[in-house]
Amino acid sequence: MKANEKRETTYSYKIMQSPVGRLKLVASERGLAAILWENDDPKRVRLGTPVEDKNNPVLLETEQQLNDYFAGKRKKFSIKFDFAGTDFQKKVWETLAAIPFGETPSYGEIARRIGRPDAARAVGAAIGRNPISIAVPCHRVIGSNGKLTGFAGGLHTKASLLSLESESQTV
Amino acid sequence: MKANEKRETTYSYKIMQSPVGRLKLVASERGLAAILWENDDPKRVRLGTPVEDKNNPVLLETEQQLNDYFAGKRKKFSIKFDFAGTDFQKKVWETLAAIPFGETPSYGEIARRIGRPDAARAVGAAIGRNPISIAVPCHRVIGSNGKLTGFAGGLHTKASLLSLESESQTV
DNA sequence: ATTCTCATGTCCGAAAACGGCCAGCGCCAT
DNA sequence: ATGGCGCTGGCCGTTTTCGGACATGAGAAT
Repeated sequence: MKANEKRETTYSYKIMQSPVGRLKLVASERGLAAILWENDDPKRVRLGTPVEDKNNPVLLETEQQLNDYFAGKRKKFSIKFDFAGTDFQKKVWETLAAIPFGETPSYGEIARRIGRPDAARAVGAAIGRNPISIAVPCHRVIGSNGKLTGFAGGLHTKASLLSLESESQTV
Repeated sequence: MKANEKRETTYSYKIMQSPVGRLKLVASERGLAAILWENDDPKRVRLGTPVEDKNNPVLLETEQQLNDYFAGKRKKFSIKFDFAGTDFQKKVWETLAAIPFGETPSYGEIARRIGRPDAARAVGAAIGRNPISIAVPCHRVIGSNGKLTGFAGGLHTKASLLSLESESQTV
């Protein structure tokens, strides 16, 4: 047990069903902290031990927006995020959040946008730690060669989300 | 900047004069957190960046008891402590707090008291991190050979405190 | 007496490992 | 010539690992 390992924030969570599997929504007092797959790698995102709370307003709102998104009725999320990470990670995640629906930049492109043009690889690592899947659209980032390289929910899910978005867009 | 390095507790502090130099008293909402020398090694005890508050009741009470102590009118402190450390460290510090005025056990003796008879050295390290000097009497712990080995405020201060206590006792 | 060897919990700094990368090259089949 | 494929080397932040250093002391060997 290390001295610095505590994080006094208390987190609430709520499980929801979705077309891409059961999702775990997590919120702090400051906003939405995570959207995870239930069997997500536990050390990809660490938020202590959240307490179940099915009526948390932030979580309810998030659930609603996700449902709209999957129904093709929403292209942009408007929720307050509470990112817990290093400065670099936060910058990457905020840049992710600004990627418009339908756009699919590369990791290197994100690196350029945050002013660290050579940090493509580090960006990849940071994106791999993005706590808020879907709403912070890390699935829109692909390799510079156009290949889908990795995703917490599995590559088929990444493809599925992108497919959903490209269909909605042509409509 | 590491991700886990935050500690949400807010600390107040107050500076006071004493016969052994200027002291910095620090308190949380839960009690007294530290008594430090002003030029204490900053990485010996880390409590973020406390905010000055000269009227904090815990700090005022602490200051009063310290004044009484230096005047020879107090042999035991009664303040609620808020220890921030590992389980091992807390156990050591609580054991320190129970050492009666005038007694000078060895590091090994403390080790025995906490049930880890072979951890004398680890006890030394933990005592070196005792955040609450004087009131938690780490100065009373000496080498098994009777030598004074180390002290945050300097060895001469350690000697000075012990001298004060031995005089008061014989009176 | 002096010197050595352990046993012990925690922290710090350095070094290495580890990724959701990517541009530059050769190769080989169109 | 073109395009696809794979290897290579370098890039970068974070995490993990590891080796010491400590406010020690009992015991054995010298």
